This record gives sequence, C-alpha cells and structure tokens, in this order.
Amino acid sequence: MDDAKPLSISRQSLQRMPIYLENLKKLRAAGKSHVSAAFLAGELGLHPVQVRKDLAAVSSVDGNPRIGFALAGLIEDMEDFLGCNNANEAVVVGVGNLGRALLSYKNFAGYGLSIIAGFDSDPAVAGTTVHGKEIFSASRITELCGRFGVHIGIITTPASSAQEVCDAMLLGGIKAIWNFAPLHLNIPDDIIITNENLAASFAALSGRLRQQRDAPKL
Amino acid sequence: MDDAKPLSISRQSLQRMPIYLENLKKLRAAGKSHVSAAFLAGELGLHPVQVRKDLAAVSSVDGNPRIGFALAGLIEDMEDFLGCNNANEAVVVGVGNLGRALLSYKNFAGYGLSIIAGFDSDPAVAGTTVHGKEIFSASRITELCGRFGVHIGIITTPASSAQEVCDAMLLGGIKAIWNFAPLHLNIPDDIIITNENLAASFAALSGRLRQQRDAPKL
DNA sequence: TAGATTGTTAATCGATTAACAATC
DNA sequence: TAGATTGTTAATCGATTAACAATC
Repeated sequence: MDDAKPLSISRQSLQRMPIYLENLKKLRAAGKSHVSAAFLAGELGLHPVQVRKDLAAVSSVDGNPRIGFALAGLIEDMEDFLGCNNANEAVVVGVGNLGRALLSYKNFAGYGLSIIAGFDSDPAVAGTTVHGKEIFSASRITELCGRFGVHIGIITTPASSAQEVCDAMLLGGIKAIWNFAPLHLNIPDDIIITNENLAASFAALSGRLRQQRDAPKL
Repeated sequence: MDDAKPLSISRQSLQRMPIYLENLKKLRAAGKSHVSAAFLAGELGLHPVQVRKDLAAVSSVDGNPRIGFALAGLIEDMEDFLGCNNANEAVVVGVGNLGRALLSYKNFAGYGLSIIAGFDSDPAVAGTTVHGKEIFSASRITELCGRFGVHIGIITTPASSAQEVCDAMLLGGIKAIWNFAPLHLNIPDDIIITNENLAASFAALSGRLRQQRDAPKL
C-alpha cells in the first residue's frame, strides 16, 4: 500500500523529469550521495515545492528530512519512470539536415531512446547510412515500421509530404509522433503527438523580445 | 481610442500566432477573402473561443459577424504583430548537424527571421560557409555580435561549452537566447530564453506513450 | 428577419506557490 | 534538542472554456 502513485502526471512535470535525471546523474558523477529538492530547485531555477512534488511523484521511497533524497535510488526510480531501460525505439522520415541531426544526436542514448533507421523519398539518399543507421526508401515506411515493431515516428519532411508520411506511419503501427513539419496533422484521437514547430518557436522568442522592448517599463 | 490592445499576451497565445499566420496565408493562396475563427479552430484542432481571443488580440479591426475576419487585414496585422517586417536577425553558435539544419532552414524567412552567421570553435569549420552564410571562429562571438547588432543568439553546442558561449553572447549584446544545449544556463533576469531540449522532448513523448499504454483504460 | 459569428463576462480547470505540521 | 527538509492541504494564479447578449 505504499506504492500508490498518482495515476497520471502533468505534462509539464513529465517534461521536467529528463532534466532532473540529467542533473541527478551529474551530481552522482560528482560523488554526492544525497540531494535535497531545494538544492535541485536552485540549480535549475525552479520552485522548491514544485521540485519536491515532481520527485515525490516518481520516487519509490520517501525523501529524508534533514538530508534529502538518496541519489542512487532516485536515479533508478526516475530511469524506471521514464522507461530508460526499455530501449524506446523510433524511426525518422526525412533525412535532410534536421533528420541527420536527430540521427546523429548523442543525448538520446542516456534516456534509452534510439532512432534505429531513417526514410527518405530521394533515391540518392535511400540506401545510404547516417551515423551507422540505414536509410530506406519512403515507400517502405508502413512495411518496415511494422516489421521493426517501432511505435514512435519522427517527421522531419517538408510540410507538403508530412500528412502522407504520417498516414503511412500510422498504418505501420506507429502510436506516437514527433512532428517537426510546420503544419497541423490530422490523426485519430488515440495517437500521441508532439509538435515541434521551429519557426514558430523562433518567432515566439523574437516576439517576446519585441514585447519586452516595447513595454513602457516594468 | 480603438487601438487599445492588451499590453501583453500569454506565452501560449504567442506560440500559436505563427501557426495561425501560416494557415491564413494558405487560405489566401487558395483564393479566400474571409475566414471565421470557428473555421480556423476546426482546421487546427483548437477551441473556437481560444482562436477568437487570439485573433482579437492582434487584429486592428473587429471581426465581422456573419462572415468572419477579412484575410488580408488579418495577415497584415499578424505580420506586424510578430515583427515579420522587422528582419529579426540571429546568430548560431555550434555548426554541427543541428546548427547546419537551422542555418539552412527555409521556413524562417516567412516570419522575417534570419540567421545571418554562424560560429564554431573547430578551425576546420570556421572560415567555411553554410547555406551562403559565413562561419566565424568562436573566439569572435562577443566582437561580432556587437558589430552585427544582433540581439538573438542560438546555442547548438555541446552542453560543456554552452555556458561559456552564452556568456560571450551576453557580452556582445545578445538579449534573447534560443538554447538547444541540454543544460540550465545561468543568465540575468532581463534576458529572455527559450530552452529546446530535444532529448527531454523525446523522452517526454515516449513517457506519454508508456503512460497511455500502462493506463488501466480510459 | 433568421442565423452565423462576433466580443465579453463569468465559470472551470490545471498547475504553481504558500503555509504549516511532521520528522529525522 | 534545533534545524533542515519533508509531504500535504489550502490559496493563488493563469489559461481555457462556457454562456450569452450584440451585430451584421
């Protein structure tokens, strides 16, 4: 009766978890054995109570008044929580600069994440390898997603072909999509999606800068 | 007295603006002259009232009951709002795959955004050009940011050098940072920052997938 | 006119923060 | 013990959604 965890965790919390994990590992590497929520909060510029709540949501043991959380256990719990030991695999469609960047990105491994293959419609690209991973023809998306048994698909194609790619992925059994193409994809309700519109992020940042500059004062 | 706009707009709204803009342009290209908030909402999977509020926040004229908003005016207002005509310039430090991807990204232009130069500490990279843009030695960040008069800096270096790069940028007059390095940067309060942790996003997506799968049912 | 669509005011929802008693 | 740190309950805050009167 003491493993009763909240059934679901807020999206924002989830987003923060990998960041905690990274920091926890860094502390462990520095030889620490315990960490307090307050310390972590200071390190990351977050609110202490927020950190405490987040940690409590994943930790299998209670924190220790006076000394905080045992690092080792906390790291293990968080890795379990994030499924770091589950070898979460994905494929990426669209092997342009961005697709290449993702295929070569080293930080994924630390979370048990890996992109196992790529697809591209350009016959000059299909058949090559990037960072040791094979690139297949885009016509084989459905077939190979099914065969590989992957459930996460990454879309880094131009907007014009993204919906088509997405449909092919879904047919192949993809359940979660990380979409970098700047458009709204039509998908069934039970498919999970994260949209990563780089131009929109950039524009929003520049908009905030303007807003601050134009503000009378603070 | 009819240009009284809310002084500030929510971060989330701001994030949506570029998406509206993109869609509005598409509608214009399709020959439409007016659009209703309800239609846009349907198109983008958002709540109609939310869209209405967002549009009202930037539109200089009221929407028209019965027919909606005039596309032309709305596009113009939104471009003004986002500063699309202001040629917002940025530099990127770290010309690896990701830096290259951003330097070559075509969608920025539509929002008046451009990355005008890159920096890299690798002497083999400094001195080259990417997508027609010069890459300079990382030792010249402070000097050239100042000389170019740019206010937005993009960090795509490894985490280990990101803080150093950030400091150099701030000295060079950078006011807003788009950070892709997976770490928490220490910056003064008046500097605007957007953190774009790719591994964290990926991990969070995979976490949501797990959570859905593990859920008893819905 | 009738009906679609608007803008606005109030209610809801969800996440963050504050307050505080409990504990090593 | 005293004090740092915890977990929990209540207050705040901000964004989204609902309700509805106003308008072309």
